[in-house]
This record gives sequence, structure tokens and C-alpha cells, in this order.
Amino acid sequence: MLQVSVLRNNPDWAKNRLMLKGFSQPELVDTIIALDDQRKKTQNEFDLNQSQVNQASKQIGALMAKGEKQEAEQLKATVAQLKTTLEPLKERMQEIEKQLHDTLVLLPNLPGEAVPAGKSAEDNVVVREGGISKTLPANAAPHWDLINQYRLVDFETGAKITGRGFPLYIGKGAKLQRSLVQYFLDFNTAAGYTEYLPPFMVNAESAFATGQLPDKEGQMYYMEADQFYLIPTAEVPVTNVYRDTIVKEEDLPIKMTAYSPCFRREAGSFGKDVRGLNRVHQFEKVEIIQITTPQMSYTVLDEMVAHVEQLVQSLELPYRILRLCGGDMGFASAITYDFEVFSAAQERWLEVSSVSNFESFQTNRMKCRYKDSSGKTQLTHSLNGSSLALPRIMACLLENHQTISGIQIPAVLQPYFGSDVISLP
RNA sequence: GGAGAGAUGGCAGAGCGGUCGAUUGCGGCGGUCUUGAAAACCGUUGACUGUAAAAGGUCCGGGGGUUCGAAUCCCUCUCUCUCCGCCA
Repeated sequence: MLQVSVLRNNPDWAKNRLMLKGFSQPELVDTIIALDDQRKKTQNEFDLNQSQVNQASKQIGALMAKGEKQEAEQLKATVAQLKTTLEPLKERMQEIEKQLHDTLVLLPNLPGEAVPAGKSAEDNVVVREGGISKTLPANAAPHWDLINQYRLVDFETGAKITGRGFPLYIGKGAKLQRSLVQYFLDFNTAAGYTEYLPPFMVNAESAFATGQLPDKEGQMYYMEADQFYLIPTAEVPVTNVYRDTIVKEEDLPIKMTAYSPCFRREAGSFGKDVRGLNRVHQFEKVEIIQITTPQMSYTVLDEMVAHVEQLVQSLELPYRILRLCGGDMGFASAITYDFEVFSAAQERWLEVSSVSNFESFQTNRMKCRYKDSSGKTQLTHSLNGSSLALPRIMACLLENHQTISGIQIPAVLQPYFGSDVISLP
């Protein structure tokens, strides 16, 4: 949620930024400022009245104590009179505040100055490429075939148990998932991230705080009976650890990591994009999250990008890093870097990580603040990134590391996986 | 699922209809003392809103009510703890 003060300070600039993100109603900025003006005015009127009521009530108390009943009764009548104007003012104020909030919540975060203009994925900017490209055997197969050959994932049985997009991992496939999770968590904790294992369902407050509500309501699975949402990412429960808190400046940055399954309805997706492990309703992911001061957040962003890059490199995969253009960014983000790994057998890039700085967009919703050196309370900045999302990493591992004699396991994973190759059954 | 107890500032914990935004202790910050530190002593220390700065307003788990006046009384919801039941 944007701060009204930011919009007030420079409405035209804010509108331009919103348009860069492809937001279709920049005029809402003016609506918000007008509502805020009304709010202030009404608040002022209300406060004035309330102040009189408060004073009179005190006097009544004093008069009663002295036993001057007559005067007290007179004052009571005055208060009753005042209250007839107070009530409608209060109602009006609540109404305006609700309108203001409901409108404010519709605005996406403003993209930072470094964000390139553009509408879709084609306009993203490649920041750099790296990693190892291997020459594949002549009969190289896409992962959905490899999965069958090596008996790693059974989509049909998953569909029988639940539905399409709920993969059933089997044997070495299941173990590879577990190995990756373990490895990623160890890699993150070694870099100073504290490991969390969060609840996999959240309430509406938490989903609102990180920006999933009201924007992405339809993308989440919802438990009607208990009013819980299945998490689309560990970002939601873990960032909410610090909802409604004031942290000490010396405790920043706060670094957290968590594994979780992620549940996404992905309503409306279809075609070859969803083939195999490319897009599923339930997948595993390890996430990194940081809460920092505004001054540090862009340094921290670079650090997180470097961290994820090392992780991708260690898996011996060819990758590239993109800076997303305004139109391709998420609702809550101020700047996002995507990591894509080249899937040789599919001849396409697959997104495996997304690292974003949310600045104060989430923390303003969450009321996560800190006291700066001058003693003033200020909003913190929040950032997060995947390190990493498993299904596509698995897809790329299988495709890029396939050889005639089996799937080679990267050296860093071997201690976790317990062998250096997956052979045909 | 059933019964009971509770929810107050960073923490602990008073407060039982007016003088309570809230006693006190701990912690934090500033100072005195000290070569320095500790101890002791003195002062200071909630959030939000509002303003040029004030004043003013709101907040004692959430929501509603009674009253001129509510942290205090009533209703309701949520959560925590204890006991019982069920269960991995």
C-alpha cells in the first residue's frame, strides 16, 4: 500500500510511475488526495466537537463531586445536544476512511527509477548471462519424457488423487526434491538466513499484508469453512512474522529463509506452457526474505541477486538474469530481477527465481517499522526472492544434465542425493 | 468438541465508572560520580492522527452496547493458558 504522503508530494510523478507499470487508472491518485482532504476536514470538525464533549463531561464530574446537581443536569443537556452533531460526523468520517483505504489498496507499487519501460516479457532487459551450457546427446528429450523414462513423477496418478497439476513424485524423483530442498536451505542458512517452517495456510490479514489480497484473490485456494488461504509462497507467512511490530534498528537486516509447498490456482493458464513441470498447482519452493532499512534495501537487493546467482551457478545450469519492465512486474514490487534457466531440450527459458524489492509497499500494509537513530519511527523495507523454485529447476536439471548413461547429478547435490547419477530403471 | 481462567505500553504487572494514556518494577536513552566500567543517584522513555509548531482527537485483544463520562459495567467474536475428550 502506498503512503498518501508520497502521492501528495508529487502526484504527477506518481501517475507517470503508475502508467509505466501499465496501471489503467492513474486518475485515482487525484481521487485519493481529494478523499484525504475530506478526511482531514471531517476529522478536524469531529475533533473540535469531541473536545467540547470531553471538557463538559469533566465538568459534570467536578460538579457532581461538589453536589451541584442542578448545574450538572444542565450541562448534560448541552452534551446531548452536541452529540447529535457528533454522531453523523463520526459516521461520515468512517465512510470516508473506508473509501480512502479501499481506493488506496487498488494502486500497485510504484516502479523504481531503474525499471525499464515496456508492456510484456519481450521488453525485459537481460542484465547478464552465465553458467554452463552442455552439449546434449543426439536423442535429448524434454523433461516430461525423461520423467517417464526414469519413473520420477507420475502426473496421471497425481491427477487421480487430486486433479491436474498436482504431481506425484516417486522414488528418485521424490528424493531429488528432498535433496534440493535440503541443499537450498543449507546454502541459505550458511549465508546468515534464519530457517523457518511456517504454517501453510494463512488468514486474510496475512494475505492482505503481503499484497495477495485484494489483488490476487482468485489465484489462491480458499478454505471456506475456516476462512484460510493456502499459501502461494512462503513469502506470505514468513514476511508476516513481522506484521504489527516495531523492530530495533540494530536488528536489521532481518534475514529469513523457509521451505514450503506453494499452491496456485493459476486460473486461465493452458497450452504447452503448462506441460510437465513447467506450471503446476502445487510445487515446492525455498524462499529468502529480508527486512531492512530504506537506506540499505538496494544494497541488500544486489546481495540477494548475487546469492541466488551463486546458487544457480552451483547447479551447473545455463542462466540469465532479467530486469523486468514495468508491465511485467508484480503488483507489490518496486523492482524485480528474474532468473531464467535455459531448458536445452525445450529450447526455451524457464523462470526459476524472482527477486524483488518491495520498498515500503508491504511494510506499510503490515505496519512493520523501526526506530531510526534520531528516535523517529519509520517503515522498514521488505525484499524477497526464490532460492529456488523446485519443479523448473528439476526440469532443467534433468534436461541439461542428461547423458547416454543417465542423468548426472551436480557435485553440490551428491552428498544430499547419495549418488552421482540417476540411471534408467 | 466440553469446562474454567485470562488478554493492559519493549517486557513484567497494578488499575474494579470521573482527577487514567494509564501506579510501579525491569529494560532503553541522557546525565552526575569514575582514569574507564559497575553500583548508586537524578532525569527521560507507547503508538496513530493532526499542526509551520502547538492545541486537539483516537487507541488498554477485535467489534457492538449502557452512561454526561468506560481500561473499568453488559453483549459478542478472536486468541492464549489449565483441565477433560478425541487424535498424529
